[in-house]
Amino acid sequence: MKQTLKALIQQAVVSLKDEGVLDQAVIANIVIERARDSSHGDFASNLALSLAKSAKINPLILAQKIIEALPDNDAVIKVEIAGPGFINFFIDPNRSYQIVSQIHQQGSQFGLSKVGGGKKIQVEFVSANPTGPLHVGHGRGAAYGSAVASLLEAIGFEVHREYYVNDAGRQMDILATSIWLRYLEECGEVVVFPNNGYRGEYVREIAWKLHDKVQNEYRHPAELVLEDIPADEAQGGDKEVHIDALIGRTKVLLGTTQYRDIFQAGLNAILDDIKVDLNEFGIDYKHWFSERKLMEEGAIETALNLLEAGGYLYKKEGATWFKSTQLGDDKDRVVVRDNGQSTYFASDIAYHMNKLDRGFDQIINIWGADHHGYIPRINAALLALGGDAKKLKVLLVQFAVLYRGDDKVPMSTRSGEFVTLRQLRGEVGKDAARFFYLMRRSDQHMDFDLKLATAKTNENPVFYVQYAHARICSVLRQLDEKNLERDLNLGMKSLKLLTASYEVILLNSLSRYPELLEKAALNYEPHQLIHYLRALANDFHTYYNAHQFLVDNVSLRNARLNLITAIKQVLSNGLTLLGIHSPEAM
RNA sequence: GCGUUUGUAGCUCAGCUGGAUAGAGCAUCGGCCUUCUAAGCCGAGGGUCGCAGGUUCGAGUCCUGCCAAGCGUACCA
Repeated sequence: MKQTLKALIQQAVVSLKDEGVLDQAVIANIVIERARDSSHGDFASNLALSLAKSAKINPLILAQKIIEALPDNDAVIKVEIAGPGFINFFIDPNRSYQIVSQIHQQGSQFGLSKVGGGKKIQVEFVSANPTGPLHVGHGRGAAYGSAVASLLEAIGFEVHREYYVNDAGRQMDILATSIWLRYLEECGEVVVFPNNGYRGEYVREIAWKLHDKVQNEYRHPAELVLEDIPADEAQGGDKEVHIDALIGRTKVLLGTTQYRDIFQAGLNAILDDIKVDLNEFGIDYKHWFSERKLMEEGAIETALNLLEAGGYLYKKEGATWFKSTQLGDDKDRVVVRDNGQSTYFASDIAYHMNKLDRGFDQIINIWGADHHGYIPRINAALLALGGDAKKLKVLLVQFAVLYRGDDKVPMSTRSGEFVTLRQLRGEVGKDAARFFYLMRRSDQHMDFDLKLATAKTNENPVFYVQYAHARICSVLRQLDEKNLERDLNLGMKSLKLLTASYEVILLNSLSRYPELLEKAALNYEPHQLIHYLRALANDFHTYYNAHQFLVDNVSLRNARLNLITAIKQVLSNGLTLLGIHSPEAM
């Protein structure tokens, strides 16, 4: 309908131009909006207002001229000028009934479109280091990333979901060393656990399993392990220097094979856990991209060589630096540390180069908001490598602060005490977790109230939408129990009987779904869909309380049944996209 | 300090990319179950859209300056 009106106005503008009333240009920005107030009709355009200045015509007069030039159309029954010069369109109510049969015909496909044109978009999200279980912060990224991916898919993009596994690099070495130290404790050695080590209970569990498997085979005396190791932070030293020395010692004492064994045991245990966790949260990745593989293929060297060839690298104080300041960054960045190890940033450059090489039309990274300072340097790297930096879009997700009622839930990664995604799912369930995560704009801080998410009362917004769906299912069950016939065709023929104000509102809400979906997807804003679903559920609940559906009048009954099953379909389509279940009964 | 994000009802947040009288949920108060699920519905109260300027037919939305908060500013990831 919007498109139709747009075309009509376009024609009007063209003819006004021919008459010399309007200058050239201007056609591009014709905006049709849904009227907020029904007294303003169904759709409105502010064209006359926006053109008035450049055309040097009073907006009211211009609006009148546009209306006069407007071609006839069956659907438009009235056009009005209102306020300072808005053009309001009133649509033939009979048109609005079409949406019901359209929804029934298209079913789960209703709302999907092809505006994406099959373009390939990669969405990379979560990508937490496999050094521990996912916590609630990752959960928000997971819910958001998967919702964005689903939305883009729904409007016709070819979406590639990817998790970048940091299975190489220093953090993994710290994990392997942490596991070994816990293993040594298990063997009976007394070691001081490093400040920078991974202290979580899961590290001990991996160490126990290792001990069960190899017994004391990997044991070395604690004195030997700690001999000449620089002091840790707690002893007045530098924790980074300390841990790096410990890693080195671990590698020397264990040798390549044994070290690799521990490293791999840790990686496998944690990555498997993450995979199961995300799968249970309703997320399926197409690709778990391994950083180590990237390194083994020499991609980092290749990337650094390219930067070198472009004159973007220099040496300072033993390290290799990238001149990112030349391309918009605040300061230059280290790519190879003075100890010869390449940085995370170097891997990331290689990874993003790889992404571009794979031919995606767009690349979306979903990052924690604390990484926002990282964006300029990645952009700089892409530019330096001659890539199309515009293809990269970074979406930021703010942290969620957990509350239980009024009390803030303490979270501290350092001590290993944090609420995991798995605990959250266990406490509030997948549906509530996803709904709450998606309820707010992703780039806003959010308070996540565990008590509210678990509440089975009207305080809880999750159930509100699901309840609408379940209620409709219940009506259909009642139909059966009362031995009433359902006649779909009769219902469709009788849709004109749906003239109650609540019914008109619902028809309008339903027809908004496809355009809302498109907008939510293109703006990467799943919360818009949540808000829509809440509003639709609200419209339905109001209708439910105001009117009986299973009435004696067969035509009216079937018309209403067709309307509410259309609502059920849209609720279900929307919830499914967000990875939330649509219950038949509650 | 610099960069960046944010500031809307008592609380948590929307606000359709500059439109018409600023909206929800929760909380508070008052109504609605012998009829399809009351996890629901209806109604009421509650606002200097951080402050001050500016841009224009029109500003919560755009620009500038203050004030306040979060994040970033590593040879960590």
